[in-house]
Amino acid sequence: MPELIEIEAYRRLAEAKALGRPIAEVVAPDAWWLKGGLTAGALSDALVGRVFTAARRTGKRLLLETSGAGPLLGLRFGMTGKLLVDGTAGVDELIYSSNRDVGAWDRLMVVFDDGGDLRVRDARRLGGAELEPDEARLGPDAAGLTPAVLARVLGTSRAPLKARLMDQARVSGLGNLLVDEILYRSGLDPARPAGSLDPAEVRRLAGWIRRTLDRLGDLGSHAGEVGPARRPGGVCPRDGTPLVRRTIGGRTTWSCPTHQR
DNA sequence: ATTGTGGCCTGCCCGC
DNA sequence: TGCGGGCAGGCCACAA
Repeated sequence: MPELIEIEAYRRLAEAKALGRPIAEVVAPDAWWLKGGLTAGALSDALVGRVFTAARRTGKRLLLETSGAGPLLGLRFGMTGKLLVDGTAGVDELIYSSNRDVGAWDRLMVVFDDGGDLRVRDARRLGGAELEPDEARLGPDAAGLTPAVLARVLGTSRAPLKARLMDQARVSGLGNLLVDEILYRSGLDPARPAGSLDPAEVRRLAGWIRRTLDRLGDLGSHAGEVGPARRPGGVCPRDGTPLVRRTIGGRTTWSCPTHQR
């Protein structure tokens, strides 16, 4: 599923291939996919004749700026959404998502004057598009999170550490698989109260967030150490302990009871 | 405010 | 071979 890492790949794709191309037409056949009262007609009126001028990202949201004082276009990809420009996908494979080439799953298509297009293909319709998204609703991006900022994110919260890290209003970009991987590497129990970490543990966690994002940046969220072991009968690749499966923060959570404390 | 829960979307996989 | 049920997780509405 797309997390920060995949959305960053989408951002780079959009930046490399979708900027500066005059928009001729917008096709948005699924009204449900348009958020915040947006309609296909309004979206078309807002974009046609303009060009995308910049591709930014906060957490899992992709932001496309438009020319001529045009609106900001915000795209969310849910867990099965893919970005394609001129038919080229931003990532090769998406775990939990079909990689079939089904045009009916295209929820948004921005057609350029030159005949190419930018489109979002989202089988499960969990993503969406909106104009002028509220940028203050998302916490600081997980990429570049310093120990000091992480300490503020965790605060004195008694919520499970994992739930706090997945709370997009506190820190944005981390999803279920990525958090399991980060906590596995950090040797921290996902069920620990978020505020119970001592300063050394906060520094350690911040370091593993950075290193995990760097390391998986070219491989994808699913390419972690613990990823392949997230299944019944899976054992810890590090010490061989059977992994424990729990629901934490409303999400299926796999962790090692031996080295995650 | 904080924390937890349930529902939504629908393709896919497993077992019968 | 077809079918039904469970599962996946990001996000939101809602409750205590």
